[in-house]
Amino acid sequence: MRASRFLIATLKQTPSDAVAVSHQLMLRAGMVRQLASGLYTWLPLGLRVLRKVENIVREEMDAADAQEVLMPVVQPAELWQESGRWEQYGPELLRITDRHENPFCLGPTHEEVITDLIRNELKSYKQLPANFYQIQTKFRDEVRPRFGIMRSREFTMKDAYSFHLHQSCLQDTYDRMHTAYCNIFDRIGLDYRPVLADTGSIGGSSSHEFHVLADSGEDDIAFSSGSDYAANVELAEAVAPTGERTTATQEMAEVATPGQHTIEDVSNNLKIAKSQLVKTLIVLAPEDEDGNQGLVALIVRGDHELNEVKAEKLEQVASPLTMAPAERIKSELGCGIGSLGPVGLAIPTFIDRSVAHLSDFACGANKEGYHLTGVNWERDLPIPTIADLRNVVVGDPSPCGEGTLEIKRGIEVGHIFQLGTKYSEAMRASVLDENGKEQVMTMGCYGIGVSRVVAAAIEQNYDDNGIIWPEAIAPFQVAVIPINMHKSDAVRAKCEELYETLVNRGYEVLFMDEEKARLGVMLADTELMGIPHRIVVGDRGLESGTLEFKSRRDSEKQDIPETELMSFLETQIGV
RNA sequence: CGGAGUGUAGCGCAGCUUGGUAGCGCAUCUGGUUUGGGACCAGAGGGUCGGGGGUUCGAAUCCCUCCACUCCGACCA
Repeated sequence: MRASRFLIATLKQTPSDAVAVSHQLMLRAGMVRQLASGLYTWLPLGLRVLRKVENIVREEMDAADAQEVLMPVVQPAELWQESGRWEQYGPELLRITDRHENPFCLGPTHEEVITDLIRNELKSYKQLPANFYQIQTKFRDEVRPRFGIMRSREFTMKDAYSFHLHQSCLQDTYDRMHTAYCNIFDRIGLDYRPVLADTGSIGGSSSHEFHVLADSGEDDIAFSSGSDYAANVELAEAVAPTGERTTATQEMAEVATPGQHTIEDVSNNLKIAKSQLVKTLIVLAPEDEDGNQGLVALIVRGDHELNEVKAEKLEQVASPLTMAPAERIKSELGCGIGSLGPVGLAIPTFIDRSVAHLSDFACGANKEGYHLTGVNWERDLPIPTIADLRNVVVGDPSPCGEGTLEIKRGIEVGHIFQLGTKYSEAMRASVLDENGKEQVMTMGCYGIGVSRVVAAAIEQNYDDNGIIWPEAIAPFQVAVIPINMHKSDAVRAKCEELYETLVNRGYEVLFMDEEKARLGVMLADTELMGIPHRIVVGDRGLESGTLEFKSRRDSEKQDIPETELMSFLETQIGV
């Protein structure tokens, strides 16, 4: 590609409304432009990258025996009513009406459409398993689009749906998809981790998210230092402390703690470590037959945080998790939130495993302005129900039994999970089995945020000068940069020859052929755009028969004899 | 949806307090001089000052209202 024929839309200044690195660099490099909140146009440069990601995804999906289809973005409400999601889905589902006043929506996902298709097309168990995928635009009317391409409203996703007669068959396909996803992210060249994820309300036996590691990620991922174990912090199990609880040495005593309502205050004033304090959180129970919600106490150690996902899974706790209003706590428990504790608390109570292991601990006295010290389970109060309630922290033992946990930030770029029969049952998607009996199929579903992968790749690979593309998804492999081409016929001739040779050899080349373009500008632009390799052609080098080569990741440039250039490039780039 | 903020040339911004007919840098175009890391000189084009309404002789500026966008939070496969 000649730069004179290609839209190079680089910006020197960073647009003021871009915060995320990938957003800034995608705008500055001329990859995308914003049309409206959460809506982006892909410019030629950006589209080349997007297509590369798509192609890798497509090749690996095909290799895993998935079949490509393409479903409409606009979907009839009817199907969503059939699955029950027309009511379940909130305003994130953009609903529209056509000229005949018929309701439709813009598809945020395609379970309904694929299930409708498959129930009509598949009739026999002999056609199973089957796995269909598409690379298609999705629309989710996000409450708050942000970080540019990372969380936009319209985005490109690869979604696949598999159909099976038995769980074991689903598991096989699930495992194949897991492998395919690893192949995809390996090929793209990202530092990623498959992590155990929350299966959410859909249920199913297992679910993995694929996270690209980057400080700007929105999720916390816990890893074991001793094995491959990785899990979303939402899900990572906080294992019970080992060993016996130490025996009590203190008598329970009430101490005045006027005005001290936080763990911080109480710890400082009583000179007690936060890990010897407990915090008592009051949440709402699920509604009873009369629609009333009781109170439930959840207790974690002072240095720990409540894990909301774990708490919601308790059947005695309302989902979504709702903290009890301060007035109710005051009137029903007799004190403010800063003075609560488990001793004499007359509501259902759950304590974290690490709390159960404490002895001689301190807590609120359920009396305004007082705390208790030297509290011990079974002596001063019966031990409540023990549960895993907290977020894991760095240094916790890994649930896999080996090593300790580290925590890093991740960007979710893929998610695979086993749907079971949620859709196939609601929409009656079945086939005949060996006995001629109708069987509802069980389903799996597998997504990759294709456009998000592009942004995530940047979040993980950039420097002060711009993007540093992984080789496999770079918009171009090599930039050819002439110096004073308009003045030097030798430079012009060499560049033209080089360009032609490289293209013929199958390289993707960006030839910076703009007349009179300044060297500094061309170098800065190609660096900003993240082109992995560049060859600078100048009279000086040509006189000694060399060309200057530099890779985007290298700090040093090197002069390569013209005659050796092609073999040199093969070792550097391949092709 | 709660809180905060911003809308003035393609991008980044000043002007607004104290009303007087719109400016700076970058980018663009023309000419010239330059050219091994984002050049210089001279000139030019480009604006319903987010929209509507009001106050006023006069509104980018003051008032009302609507809209868009961004940030923090809540929410989210």
